[in-house]
Amino acid sequence: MPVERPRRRIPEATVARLPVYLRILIEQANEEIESISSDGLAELAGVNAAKVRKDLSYLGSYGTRGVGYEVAFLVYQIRRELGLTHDWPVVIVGAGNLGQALAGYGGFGQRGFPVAGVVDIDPSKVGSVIAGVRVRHIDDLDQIVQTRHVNIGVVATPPSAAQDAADRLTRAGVTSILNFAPVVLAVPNGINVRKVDLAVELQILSYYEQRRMGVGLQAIGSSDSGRGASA
Amino acid sequence: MPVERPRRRIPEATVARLPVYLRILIEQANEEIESISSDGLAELAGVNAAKVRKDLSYLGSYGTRGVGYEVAFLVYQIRRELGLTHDWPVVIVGAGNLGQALAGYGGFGQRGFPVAGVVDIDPSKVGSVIAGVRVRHIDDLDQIVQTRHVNIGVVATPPSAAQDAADRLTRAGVTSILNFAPVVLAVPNGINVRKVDLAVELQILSYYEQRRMGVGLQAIGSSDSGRGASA
DNA sequence: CGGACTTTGTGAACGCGTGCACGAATGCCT
DNA sequence: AGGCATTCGTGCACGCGTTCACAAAGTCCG
Repeated sequence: MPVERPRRRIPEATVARLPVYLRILIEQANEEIESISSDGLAELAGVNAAKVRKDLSYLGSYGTRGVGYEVAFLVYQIRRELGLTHDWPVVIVGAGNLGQALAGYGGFGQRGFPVAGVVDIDPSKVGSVIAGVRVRHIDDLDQIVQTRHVNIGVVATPPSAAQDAADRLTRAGVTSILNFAPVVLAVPNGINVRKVDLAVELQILSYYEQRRMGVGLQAIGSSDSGRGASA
Repeated sequence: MPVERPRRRIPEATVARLPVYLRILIEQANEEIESISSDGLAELAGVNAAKVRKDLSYLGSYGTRGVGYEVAFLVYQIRRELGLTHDWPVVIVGAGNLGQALAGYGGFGQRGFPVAGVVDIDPSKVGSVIAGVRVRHIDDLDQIVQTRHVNIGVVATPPSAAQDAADRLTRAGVTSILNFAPVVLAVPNGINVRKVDLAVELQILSYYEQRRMGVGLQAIGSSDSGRGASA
């Protein structure tokens, strides 16, 4: 029998919102606020209150009717569900513009994702130090992944090198990849890939901008296409 | 009557995939490939062939049965639909780690989103040059937005400054915002906000990693949760 | 101690997106 | 010219996620 029971499966959409709740709850905790209602949390997260309740219900029934949720306890539960009770070291492939920015972005380590290493294939980049981390050659990837028990890899290479980076990562034993290169990665079954494509995001915005023009200024975002708070 | 008829509304999920198709099609065009089937495009995009056909059908019936789609023509149509027939200059707020990386990331300008300006509130950063763009003070935001006809703003500030940045952007007349700060922005109706939160992405990966452990190595990504190619 | 009020938890309806399956259209080969 | 193979376009059913609405459960106050 499992040490921690698996609970019911949590919908992907909910999993994507839990980190947002978590961040807000931590902020609330820092301001000495001890309890919060689904309504309050919904407002801060820019979503519907019913959605908040349903999302949280997947974790279990941890609210108190008539009162709300105890902030600290909820923080603990979400952390546990997201697997944030311990750190997840990440390795960054690509020490270019983006790789450097990611390594230097303090938010990673603070939030439980310390940078276990930065690697690059270009020997001229190897050895330089970025935000306290020395850049190593990509051939050291296996060693870094194994000694530091890395499960998560970040692809921050140029597009042409992204697939090779992903191949090396999976071969080294990484099972989750965060891909910043504008490329569709082919990976073996069981490997989890998430994509962050800046150009795609801008092009989506472009679509709605263009539409706004063409059709004559009717409010497009007024129906709140699922993102952003309403005030 | 509108110069370009609005067509039917395109589902958000489709809008998010069109940029991916576009990138792939451009690559194909560069390799002198003149036509492509929905199956071929689907494989390269890592999605279902039926989905490709349905997505493209929102643009109109531009395929030839028994043959496929003419790559160049499809590129043109998607570009038009996404509003990429002309450039969309963007202004970046925040010249820190991330702001610099974004400004230096060539992919922006190449894909039709030239950096019209980078601004920061910190006088000590003003005047420095990043990737050929001089950092200006945030008080110049209005002037940049107006003279360069900027519709899209990028928030690359620390969390505490993000809401202020968004306020200034909307006040200056920007109607779309790409937000990199881990904050839920409150914006007026009609303003389109898209969020890119690195920590959230990692936490989502963490969830599935943790699950993988707890439940005993049953293949989690095997059902292909909608991302990544199947090889 | 009881009644009014607040807020959670969830069943049920709805809507959207996905994927299947098949008719329609086109090209190719004999 | 006719038949066959290929591929698009789309109606339809299914499943997931969102939202509503309300009973259950708890608090607060007189």
